[in-house]
Amino acid sequence: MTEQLRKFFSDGTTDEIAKKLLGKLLVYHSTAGVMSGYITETEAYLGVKDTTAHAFAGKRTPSNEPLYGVPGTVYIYSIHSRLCLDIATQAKDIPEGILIRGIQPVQGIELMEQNRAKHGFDLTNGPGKLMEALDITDKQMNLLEFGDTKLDIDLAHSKTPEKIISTGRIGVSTQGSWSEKPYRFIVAGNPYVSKVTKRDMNLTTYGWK
DNA sequence: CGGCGGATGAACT
DNA sequence: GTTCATCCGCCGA
Repeated sequence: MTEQLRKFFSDGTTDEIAKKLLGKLLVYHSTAGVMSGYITETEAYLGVKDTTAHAFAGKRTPSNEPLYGVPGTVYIYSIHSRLCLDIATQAKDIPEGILIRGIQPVQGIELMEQNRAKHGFDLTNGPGKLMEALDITDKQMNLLEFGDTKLDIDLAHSKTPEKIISTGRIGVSTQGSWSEKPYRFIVAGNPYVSKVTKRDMNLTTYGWK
């Protein structure tokens, strides 16, 4: 991984990094071709003190080991028979991370439509959905770093959100105050975001400047 | 178009 | 056996 990327994933707090990640280009070099999309929705998980995080209270197992890796480590995990994509943030052994929950397709849209057998905003407006669209079906890239595997974050080709909205995180246990903390970040008006209503979509600008 | 419940499988206890 | 950082389709308005 480049020095610039490593710095990106360790400068500032994890919730700040999650916000900065909106609009950056996620790139996947699959054997079938290149697919990419602008990141539209993220969630920050703040490690050992965060009751909703996989590494809460220092929990460490083979599955969540990538969270303990260097900034920019790929963390793929399965949940309800789906896969989700995380990026480890902060220095090695600090188990914080960011879940990528939505992307707006840029390259390889036809490939994604084949992989998902869906089209339109349903293609990539959820963490499990975007993994199916990219056709990532196993955890082989775990512990590798963005830029050193088929996955990359392109900081140069990015868009700037007009407005960022923060909400509570989706699908986490409703017990405890951490579930209500505003650590989910979305590009306001972008249609490739989970649980967004048609009324809230801005189909002219998609929420970018 | 929003709310709700069932499917589903890996990982941990 | 239980627990999920999910998705989809059905149903009612």
